Amino acid sequence: MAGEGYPLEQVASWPAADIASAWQRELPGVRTGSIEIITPLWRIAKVLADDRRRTLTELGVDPSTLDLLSVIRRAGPPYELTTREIARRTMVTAGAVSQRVARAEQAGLVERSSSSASRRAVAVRLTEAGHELIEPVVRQLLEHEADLIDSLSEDERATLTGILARLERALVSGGEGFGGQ
Amino acid sequence: MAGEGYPLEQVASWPAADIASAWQRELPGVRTGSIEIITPLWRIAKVLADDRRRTLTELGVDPSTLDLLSVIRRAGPPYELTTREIARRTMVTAGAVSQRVARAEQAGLVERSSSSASRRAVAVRLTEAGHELIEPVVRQLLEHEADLIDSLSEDERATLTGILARLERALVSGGEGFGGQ
DNA sequence: TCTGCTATGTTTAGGTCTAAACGTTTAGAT
DNA sequence: ATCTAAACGTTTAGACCTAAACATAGCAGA
Repeated sequence: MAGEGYPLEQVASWPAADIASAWQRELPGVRTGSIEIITPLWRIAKVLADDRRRTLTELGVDPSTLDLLSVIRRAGPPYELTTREIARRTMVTAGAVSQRVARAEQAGLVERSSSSASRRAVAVRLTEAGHELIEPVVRQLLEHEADLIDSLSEDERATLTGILARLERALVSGGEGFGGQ
Repeated sequence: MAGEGYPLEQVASWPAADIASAWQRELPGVRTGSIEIITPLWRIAKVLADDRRRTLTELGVDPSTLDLLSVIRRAGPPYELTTREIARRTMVTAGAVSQRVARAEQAGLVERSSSSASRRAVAVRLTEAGHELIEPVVRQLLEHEADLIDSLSEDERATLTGILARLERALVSGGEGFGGQ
């Protein structure tokens, strides 16, 4: 089922190169090189995000909840993280984390308890149901997304991985990923 | 001023490679290669989007409005596009376009008129104020974003441009960019 | 001990998006 | 001609996020 793949229905696009040369013509002398990187990067990010939303809908989760559960699960035993730490690692505001945790708690996937470290901190911990939900979802999601980027060759994937890592390091001092599975 | 650059304040990150190997350990045999592409890609997209929002705030526009104005401007004379066409090219729903146009119309940047082509279609056209706003904004934005990706070498930029274009074509049948300047 | 100051989590207000419902216009079929 | 289906734009309901205000808890220094 993960291998089936959606149509990824999208519409006719202008190549980013055309946009760049159009602006080059309108605003002579301006450096338009960023367009051919940033534009496709955003388009790809959006297409992948839309696809993930559809895939997760079929699996009965939403992207924000997956993001929350997986960052806790990835942290390893005892599978709990403070609100602040989750905010840092997922790159969303603490307020958003608070809301996400409230939703997931409502669904019985996580529990809040006072952290052992400090009293003002709140530990968010996976429940049994949370553990049982996330593993198969992540497995299927990873298989599906591996299929999606299979269109690139092995060499291209390796090159892309390297350049993206370099660009990310250059752009951010740090920055823990959101949606990092 | 475009060269100054923000701190791009971000927090400590786990490399995507670590996330991949963590899941590889938890779910042996699953293909985790997509993580090292999709995760940094989303992180970079978010950092760039946040940065653009800040830059545009200083210039007195918001990203959605820039997106709207620039897609019309790029279309060339007579600088008008139907709602549907804008939705296709910017990859947002027709409802969102309707709302964007309403805001921009309120600000005097665009005008609505019935399209010459068909009566049910609505043509959105740049006003004088819209024209005067967008040119300097795009110029400064492009200079700023060119600085941002300057950390990559000339070769890396060219390679990245090529692979991203290939990946985009593979993922979407078409798909006109949003935020495409 | 008291007094700021910082860190943490929550709540709220405001904004934008998507998805769906709706009414209208156009094109095609019979 | 009329009917049906599709396309278009708008509106609305619901979801989620950010930014800011808020309340509490710890910390550092006199």
